[in-house]
Amino acid sequence: MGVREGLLALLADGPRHGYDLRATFEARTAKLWHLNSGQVYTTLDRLLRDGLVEPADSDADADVEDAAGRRRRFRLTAAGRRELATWLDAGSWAPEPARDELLMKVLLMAEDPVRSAAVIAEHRHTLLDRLQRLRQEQRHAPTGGPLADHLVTDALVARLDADLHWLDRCEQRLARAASPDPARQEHRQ
Amino acid sequence: MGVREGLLALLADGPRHGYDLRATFEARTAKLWHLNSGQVYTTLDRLLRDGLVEPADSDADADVEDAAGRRRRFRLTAAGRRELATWLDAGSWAPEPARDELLMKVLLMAEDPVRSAAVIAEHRHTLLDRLQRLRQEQRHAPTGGPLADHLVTDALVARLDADLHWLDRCEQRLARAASPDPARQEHRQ
DNA sequence: CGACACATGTAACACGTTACATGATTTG
DNA sequence: CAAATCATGTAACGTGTTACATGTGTCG
Repeated sequence: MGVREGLLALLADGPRHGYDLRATFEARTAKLWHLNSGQVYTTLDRLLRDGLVEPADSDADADVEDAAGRRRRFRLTAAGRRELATWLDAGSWAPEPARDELLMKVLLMAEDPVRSAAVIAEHRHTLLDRLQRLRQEQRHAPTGGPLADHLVTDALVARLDADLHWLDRCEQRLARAASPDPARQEHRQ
Repeated sequence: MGVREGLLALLADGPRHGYDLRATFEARTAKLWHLNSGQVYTTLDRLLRDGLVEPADSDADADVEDAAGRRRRFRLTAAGRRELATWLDAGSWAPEPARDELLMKVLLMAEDPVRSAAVIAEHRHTLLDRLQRLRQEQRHAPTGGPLADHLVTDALVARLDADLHWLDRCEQRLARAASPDPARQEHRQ
């Protein structure tokens, strides 16, 4: 995904202007994704160029006239709404969890037992560390806090947990690959 | 990460040329990441520009002279080696599992109960589907197959599993947020 | 007034991606 | 020879990211 999709998603609630979009974006994502203000406007330009949004000139609302300042508000077009819907569904057939850092590191180092073992050990250590800290947060966080925070924490915990389990499996697989079978241990290039 | 880091990682094993790098890259990553040939060379240029690699003019090896063709081989520089090491360690303090598609979709739609519920349902369905297919692959795959394939499958299964559990928690949280407490159900903006 | 939040924007650069062009070498 | 494979490259486009510039309205 990208800023593009993010802005489309926010605009689904109704017309907004750039400054507002930025603030809302960071609030919704619990600041996991830091948006530079400039990027909002360049992205809005691109969306405008592609006909996914259109300027929402103060229509029905009367009070907007005065207080408007220099705000440029945008709304989704039909095409934009379609694009958003497509994206929301897309996870369905998306075949690419590829760019995962940890996976790539281990894969790329898989031929080198020393380095791969180091990567695994390193990451297990720090992932465990983070997991513990997150679990503490999870316990001490106010139940009534921002929903986004809870969702993010949950997601991170789930991911960390999965990654740690995967690291264990990796170690097994790599160890078995290094000495595949006591039987045919001979010819190795 | 990027192609940049990927190439650095492969070059750690010794000098290689572009065509070779591309093939090795796809082999190591079990084709999860499809590399266009052109990209290899542009990226190599950038690495060269940044002093992370240098041309490996056929040195000691004698046989290279004849068979060389037009191959341009590269090797890591000291700086390149440092960069690689840094990247391999980096997961340690990397604070950004941010760009996760699923997480972002749910977060961005969190205010809209209907849409968020739809996203969750949709994804649960398709993730479950993929998980089953992967588990089948996992069972029927030859034990002696390419290591990369096993590692990738493991990773995907772990991730899918984690995501599914997370979706369950999401649903709970969102439901609770929609009707927070039978007691104070009054003022809602 | 001066500081601060609000609000919009531009320029420059890096990177990923695709499509296409160009030769050399091998092999049927 | 013709076709496939090996091997390198360029051009164009979209996008992400940062740094910086600019102006307005408000409030102590």
